[in-house]
Amino acid sequence: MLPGSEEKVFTIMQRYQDSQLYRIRHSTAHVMAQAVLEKFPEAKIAIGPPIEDGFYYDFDLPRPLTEEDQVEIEKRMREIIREGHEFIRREVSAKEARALFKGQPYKLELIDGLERGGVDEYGEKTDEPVVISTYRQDTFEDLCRGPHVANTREINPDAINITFKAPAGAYWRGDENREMLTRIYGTAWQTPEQLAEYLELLEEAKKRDHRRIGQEIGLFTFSQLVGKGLPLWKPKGAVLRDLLERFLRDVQLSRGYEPILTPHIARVRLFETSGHYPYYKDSQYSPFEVEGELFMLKPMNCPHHIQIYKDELRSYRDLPVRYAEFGTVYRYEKSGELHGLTRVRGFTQDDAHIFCTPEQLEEEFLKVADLVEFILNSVGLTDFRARVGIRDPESDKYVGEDEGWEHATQAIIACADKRGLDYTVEEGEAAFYGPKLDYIIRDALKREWQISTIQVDYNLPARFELEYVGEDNERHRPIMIHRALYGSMERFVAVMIEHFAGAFPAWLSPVQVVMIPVADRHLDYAREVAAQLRDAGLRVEVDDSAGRMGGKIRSATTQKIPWMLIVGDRDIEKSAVSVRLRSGEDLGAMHVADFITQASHIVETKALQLA
RNA sequence: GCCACCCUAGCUCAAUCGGCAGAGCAAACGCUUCGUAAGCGUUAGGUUAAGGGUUCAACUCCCUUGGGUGGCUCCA
Repeated sequence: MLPGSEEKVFTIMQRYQDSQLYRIRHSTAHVMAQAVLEKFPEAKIAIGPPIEDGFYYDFDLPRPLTEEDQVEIEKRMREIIREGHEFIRREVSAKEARALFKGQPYKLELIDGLERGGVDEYGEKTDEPVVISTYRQDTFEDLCRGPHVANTREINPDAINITFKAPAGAYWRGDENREMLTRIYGTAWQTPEQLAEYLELLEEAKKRDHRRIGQEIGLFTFSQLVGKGLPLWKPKGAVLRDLLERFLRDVQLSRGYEPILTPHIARVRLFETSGHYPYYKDSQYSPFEVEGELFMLKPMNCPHHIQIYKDELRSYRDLPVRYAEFGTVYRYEKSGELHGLTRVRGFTQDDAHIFCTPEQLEEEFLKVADLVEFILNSVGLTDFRARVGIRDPESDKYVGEDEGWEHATQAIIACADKRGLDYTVEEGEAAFYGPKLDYIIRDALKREWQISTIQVDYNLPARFELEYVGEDNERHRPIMIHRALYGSMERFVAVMIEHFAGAFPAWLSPVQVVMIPVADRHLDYAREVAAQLRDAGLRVEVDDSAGRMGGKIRSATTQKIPWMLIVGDRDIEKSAVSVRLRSGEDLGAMHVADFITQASHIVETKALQLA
C-alpha cells in the first residue's frame, strides 16, 4: 500500500547513516562523553546519537552545566581528538555488558532492552536480531551499534563546536514522566569552513527571527496582562494580515467558496458529538457554565460549519458545498511550548469545509490542491513539497471505521499522484478523523514549515449524520474535505517575516512608500504627491519628523519600506520624485505619474522584485 | 508542564567583590534646511518584572509568583 516515496525518505536517511559525516558526529559524541566523564566522574551517561547538523549526548550531571564548563569540555575534546585514539569495536554478551556498565543505570536499562530484543539502544524498534556491541576510544567505552571513524584523527578538531547552543533539558527516552537529563548539543563538520558556514546560517536565522523583526517594524506585540500566547496585532501587522486574508477571500469567491461566520464558543455537547472533546481534552480549555449548560472555547471550526450544512436538506444538485471562514480557535498549549507567533493559544485559521459526494471527491480534492499551489506561489513561497499523513497503526487516537480511512487514504494518494506531487507518506501524521495531504514549504534559509493542509474525512459526516438526497431520491452520506491554505494566520505571518526577513513584496508591505523631503520647504510637495499616490491605491506615509534626509532614509530602510521617494527643488521643478529602493538602489528621478504606473503594476502583479 | 538560563527607561544594553542606577536609540522642545543609511543641543523618562527574606547596606545573595529564552514533551 505504501508507494515508492517512503522508500525515498528511507534512502536519504540511509545515505546519511552511511556517510563519513555521520561517523564523525557519532564519534565526536563519544569523545564529548569521555570529556564530560573526566570532568564529572559521577555523571551518568544516557545516549548520544548523531542528528541533523550535529549530535547530542544526554547526561545525568551532579550540577547544572555552565558556559565555562562547556568551554572546558570542548577544549578537552580537541585534545582527545588530537591524541589520535582508535575506535575499537567488540561484541559482548548481556552479562559482560552489565558488568562493564555497572553503576550506569541508563546503560543497564538499554542492555535490558537489547537483551529482550526488538529494540535498539535508542529505543527504536528493529526487526533484526540485536547484537550487543561496544566502541572504545582512549579510556571511554560506550554501548553502541556504531558506526564510527577508525581513529579520532578523522575528526577535524577545528570543525567541532559544543558551545554554540546552551545545554538543554531532555527527558530520558523522551518520556515526560521519566528523569530529566542534561543534553549537550554539538555540531561537527569535515572542515572549519563548513562549521563557519553553519554558524553563519544560525546567525542569519537569528536576524530573521520573526519576534525580533515583528518588534522592529511594529507588526505585533504581547502583553503580560492579556496573557502569554495571545498576540496583539498592531496596525501594520493588521494591515499585512488583512491583505493576506483579502487576497484569499477574493480567490475563494471566484472558486465557488461561500463565506460563513461562526461564534468562538459552543456547547460542550457539540464537541462531544464531533469527538474532539474526549480525544483532545488535554489541549482544550476548561468548559464554563452558562445557565446550567456547559460551554467551551472552540478548538476547531468544523463542528460549527457542519451545523450550517445541517440547517438545510441538501440535494446532490447543491453539492459540493464549500464553506470558508477565517475562524479563530483556542487551544491549550503548555507554557513551555509557546513560541512567538508560531505556537500560540488563540489563532485564526483560514478554514474551509467542502461537503461533496463520493463521485466528486477526487475532483474537489484536486481543485483544492490547485488552489493551495496557486496561493503559495502567489505569496512567494515557491519551494514546497507534500506529505501524506496516514494513521499510526499502533495508536488508538483515531475515530471511525477502517473502511473510511482506507478510502480516504487511497483517494489522497491517487490525487497526489495525479498532480505529480513530490510527496512522502508518513505514519502518525493523520488528523484524528482522517488522513491528510500537507504542504511543507522551504523558506529562504531552507527551513521547512508545514503550511497548507487538505484532509479527507468520512468520520465527522457519520458522527453528525450528515445527508444529502441523491438522484435516486435516497439519503446518502457526503464526504468532507477540511482544508487550510495559510494554516494559521499567526504562524503564516511568522513564516513570511522570516522568509522575507521583513522585506515583504510590495503588495504585502504595510507601508509601501515613504515620502522624504530634502528640506522642510518641500513638505507641501511631498504631501501633494502622497495624496496622488494614495488616490492610486498605494499605502504611503510622509516623513515629516525633525531629522535630516539621511536619517529618514536610514529609518525607512530599517523599516523595510519598499520605495523611498526623495523630493527636493529639482523634483518639484519637473513634477518628479527621486526613487530609492530599500535595497539601497537609486533609480533616479522619474515623473510622479510614471512612478505610479510602475509601482501600481508591481503591486497588482504581486511581483517579488521592486524594479 | 519539565530542565537550564534571563528580566534594569518605550527599544537595545552598562553598572568590578553587596556600597550614590547609567549610555545609545526613540520621545518632547529648540537650533539647523541640508540631495541618497544616523546634523547639533536641551529636557523628560526608573518602586531595577512583582512580592517576601538575609544584611548597616540588595540591580547584585535566597525564596515565591509573573513574563521571556534555549531545549524536552506536545502540536487535532
